[in-house]
Amino acid sequence: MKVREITIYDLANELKLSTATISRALKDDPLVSKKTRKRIFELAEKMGYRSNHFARNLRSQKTNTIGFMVHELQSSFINSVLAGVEKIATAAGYDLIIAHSSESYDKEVANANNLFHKRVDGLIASLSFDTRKMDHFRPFTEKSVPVIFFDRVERNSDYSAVIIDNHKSGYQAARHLIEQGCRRIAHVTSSLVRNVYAERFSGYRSALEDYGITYDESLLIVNDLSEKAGIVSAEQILAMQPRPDGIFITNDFVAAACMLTLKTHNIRIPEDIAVVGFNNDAIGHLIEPALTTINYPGEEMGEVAARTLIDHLNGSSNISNISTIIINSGLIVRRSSLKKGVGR
Amino acid sequence: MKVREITIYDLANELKLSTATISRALKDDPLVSKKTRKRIFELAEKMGYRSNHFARNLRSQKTNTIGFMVHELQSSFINSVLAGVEKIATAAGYDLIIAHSSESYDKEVANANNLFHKRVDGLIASLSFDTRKMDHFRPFTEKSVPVIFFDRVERNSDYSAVIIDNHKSGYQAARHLIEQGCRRIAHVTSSLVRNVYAERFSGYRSALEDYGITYDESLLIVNDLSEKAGIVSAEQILAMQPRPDGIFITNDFVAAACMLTLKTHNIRIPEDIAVVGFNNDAIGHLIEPALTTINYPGEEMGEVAARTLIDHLNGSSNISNISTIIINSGLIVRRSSLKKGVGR
DNA sequence: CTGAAAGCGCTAACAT
DNA sequence: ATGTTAGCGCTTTCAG
Repeated sequence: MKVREITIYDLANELKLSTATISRALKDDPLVSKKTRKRIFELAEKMGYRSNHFARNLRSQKTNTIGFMVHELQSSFINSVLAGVEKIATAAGYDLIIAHSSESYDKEVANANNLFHKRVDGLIASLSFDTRKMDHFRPFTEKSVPVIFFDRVERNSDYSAVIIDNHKSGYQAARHLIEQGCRRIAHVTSSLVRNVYAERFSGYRSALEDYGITYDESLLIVNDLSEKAGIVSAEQILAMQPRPDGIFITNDFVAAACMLTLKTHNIRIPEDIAVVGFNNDAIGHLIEPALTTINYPGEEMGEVAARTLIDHLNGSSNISNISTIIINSGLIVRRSSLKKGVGR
Repeated sequence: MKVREITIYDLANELKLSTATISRALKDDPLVSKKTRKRIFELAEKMGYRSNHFARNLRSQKTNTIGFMVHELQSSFINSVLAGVEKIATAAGYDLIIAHSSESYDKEVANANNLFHKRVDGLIASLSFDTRKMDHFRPFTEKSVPVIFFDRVERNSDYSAVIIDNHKSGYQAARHLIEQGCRRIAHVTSSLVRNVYAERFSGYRSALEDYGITYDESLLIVNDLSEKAGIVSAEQILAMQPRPDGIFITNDFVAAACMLTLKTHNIRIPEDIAVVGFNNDAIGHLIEPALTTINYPGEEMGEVAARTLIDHLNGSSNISNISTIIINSGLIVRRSSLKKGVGR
């Protein structure tokens, strides 16, 4: 059924050359004369030659593959990171194997093992909600397979990471609300075990403290990042006595669901309750009022992570010198938080 | 730097067995006695053996890889398809190589070549906007590599396809608007070269015809699927004389942007203009009014496409018997279109 | 049930 | 500038 593939032997025979020359020419090795190279390429094209990656990889012990391991694929943030990674990786001739854990630690471990067995040359990963142990990444380090984390990382580890300053971002979000006159600021977030949420939370607390507002634990809502979470949070907030006058939600999508629920209960945003989200998802400026948020440049993060990893694989830099790369983030003010002044 | 890998030779030496036996045992070949197999597995585990996929693939001429080729990755529809494909593929032990063309025909051709050279065992693809020629898929068919299309397909080809009934969906959308009392229904869509948009358009026209409404070409707006397209379309619609009383937009995201723009111009939705979108993106019920739309079950489509492909690769079914699989879709009525009656 | 041995297609040292 | 040659690690006949 399948037609036999053309190999470099066929090309060599046809041109009365050795396979070595063919192999070199195909890699643009300057050792081969321009003329022979041209002949080889022409014949390869004519005969429909396609190189065998498996033979090549088997020989060269490189897979030219990067693993991309995340907690969720259906997230606009993760997708922009993926787009960035894919762009850089493809340009550099690397394939991607994508694995997602659906926020399950066990699946994350299984995925890590799988990618390890598939011998990815490097790994780009973001941890699931409650990953604490990092043992499943040990095999990589033991075999000197570089690993770089982004977004959700384990701060007390030796792995390289690409992140934003979550503490600062949380601080900015809360400070902005305070400056708008909010005094009872609820915080809707996810598992505080995870660095990103923990740090945004601590930024929020720092801001409160700096402005002389006592932290009130009853204003903290921890949930997952589903649409339902947004709705439930809104209901919880509506039930609070006295009612908050501001909310800092660590996810735009959740914020959108939350806002909608509040509005159906006749809460005016931002007049009654001001809202700040996180991520700068497209949804933020399609809802009303437009959502103030923290810009979280996923695509850039992906590009930086991929570039760093590939530079390491090339040998043009060494990842073990790099602890953390912090990408710029920042507050984007829109109408959902503007109790004072005007905005779009 | 890298530690040498354990191979089946190491296992064979250690256990005084041949590599053949090791190889068989590792594949659960019943020819190997339970006892030897157990010893082999234990040692493999103990020594940290991991199989070399390249050697295996080189030998067995199978890559266990499926190509996934799409026009865009940053789309919630495509992502749900991907999620479905990934689920099935992973479960069946296949890797995915993902390539996207950013709606460029040239890039699509390049990606097809690349995936072909990487020797994917099969291909799942959705075409870019203006792909007409299908020559870049010929190499696959020539080598009997199965290809299955979804969503954007070329109807006049022999390739298998997983789609929804776009004509019917377009008809339903338009009919619903008509039933709500709309008489001037604008249609915002994308390149009519592409089957999906062409068929939704023809469905829209059929509905108009069936209800005795003359088709008015000036109500047709063709654009890309960007946020900007939504805004521009809204402006065009506002400029129309007389103004439309309904819009059928073939994409929820574009619809959201369009609605927002209309609203800033004090158009009431649905009272002044009723709106129906397409895709059932999450954004649809987070905006106000909630968007009536066509449910387009991406995840299921991905699952069906992947399963069909893998069944073919297994030999448990033959893809060349399958022309088209049509997945159920249907109208979801929300408030954006309800001129009469009540909805959420 | 197990073993011997050939070879998948390519690369890279070494040789010329 | 080109050729020779020895494997990379595995699977799979064929032979016991």
